[in-house]
Amino acid sequence: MKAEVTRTQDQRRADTRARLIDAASDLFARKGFHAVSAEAVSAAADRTTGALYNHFGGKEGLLLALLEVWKDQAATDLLAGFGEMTELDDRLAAVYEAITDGNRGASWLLLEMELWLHGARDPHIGGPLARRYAGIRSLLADGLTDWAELAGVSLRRSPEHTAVAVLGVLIGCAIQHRLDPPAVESRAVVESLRDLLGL
Amino acid sequence: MKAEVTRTQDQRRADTRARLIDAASDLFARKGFHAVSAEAVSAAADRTTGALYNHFGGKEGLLLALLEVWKDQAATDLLAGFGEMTELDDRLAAVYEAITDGNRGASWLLLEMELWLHGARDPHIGGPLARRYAGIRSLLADGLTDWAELAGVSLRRSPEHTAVAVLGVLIGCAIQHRLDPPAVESRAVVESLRDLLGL
DNA sequence: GTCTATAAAGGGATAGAC
DNA sequence: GTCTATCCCTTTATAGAC
Repeated sequence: MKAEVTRTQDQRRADTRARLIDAASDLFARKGFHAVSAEAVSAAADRTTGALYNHFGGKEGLLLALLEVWKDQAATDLLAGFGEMTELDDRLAAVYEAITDGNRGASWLLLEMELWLHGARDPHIGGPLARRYAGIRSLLADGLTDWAELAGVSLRRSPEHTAVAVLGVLIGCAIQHRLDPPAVESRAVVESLRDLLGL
Repeated sequence: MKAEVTRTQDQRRADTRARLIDAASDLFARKGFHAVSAEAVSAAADRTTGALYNHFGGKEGLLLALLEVWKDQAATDLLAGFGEMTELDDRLAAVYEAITDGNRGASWLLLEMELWLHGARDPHIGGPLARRYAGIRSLLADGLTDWAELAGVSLRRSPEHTAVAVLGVLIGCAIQHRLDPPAVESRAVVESLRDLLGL
């Protein structure tokens, strides 16, 4: 009996936690951390501020928890498209479009930059965030190494340096794209990425 | 007499305006727009909120005015190093270091991203900001065209597309650099930029 | 564990004095 | 034109009920 009750309570708790983090992702991305009140997040999650404070101790704690979830999830999300295609151009285009296309990509980029801005100002956020970027680059470097071997191509620089540049182009072009979509053609971005790989 | 009095008043007014914008640049970059109160900006400028409201109508107006100043100034600032060097590597390195090095570069990047985030959410900011980026790219494209002609090199893509990619790498690498400096070596960035130019 | 109610603080904006 | 004083609203955080 006790085990069952406990499990149910745990589930409820986990559900509330997930709801709050989910609502926070959405609102922080759309309006920004400081522009969103703890109450607004709670309401969007169909809970109250009491629950938020019980779980995270405050808005700041919620942001930190959000980052931890984001850290594990989004890195693989971003690179999911990379493994699914066969042609290199398709792979590169898939990754770029994951950042720029539709609502999903748009809010991804917004939340990414929102977190970056907080990380750049506050080491508590910056530390985990830096590890997150290192993780993405590591996955990317591995993917590039595998690809280079299979394709019989040698990278122009170390996989790590190449990953920095590739990620840089992706982020930097997505940033420009968001303000002025026609100015940043997808094809041009893919061609630039090819340059970095030495093709 | 009247002319002199008017000029003095105009000077006072211009001085207050400049002080407020200056203080706002600094504080918005360091702490973020929403985290800074109108009173904090006024105090840092040795003025009061009354003056701020008289000049800009509010905090939002101050942000907009800041963007207009930023728009004209920072674009040329950024590319100033580009024209001063003779070697291409030095030129590229100078531009990258202008974004990453020291306090000046650090706060440049922070304010840039702060403005971008507002621009991505609010068309009132996004419009002018998009024009600002277009202006930077245009200057960059011209510089690259001139350079290619002088150096007897032909760019791999149109100057416009090349400028998008170059600016993308610069911003994208600077973003990574800020969180984790050792992970983004200046030399690797310069070499990546060379790739994009077709060298 | 979550909600309701509320205390305490801070911020944006304005009116009127100078 | 700028400052002082102040109003009103929003927000954070907590205390106690269920």
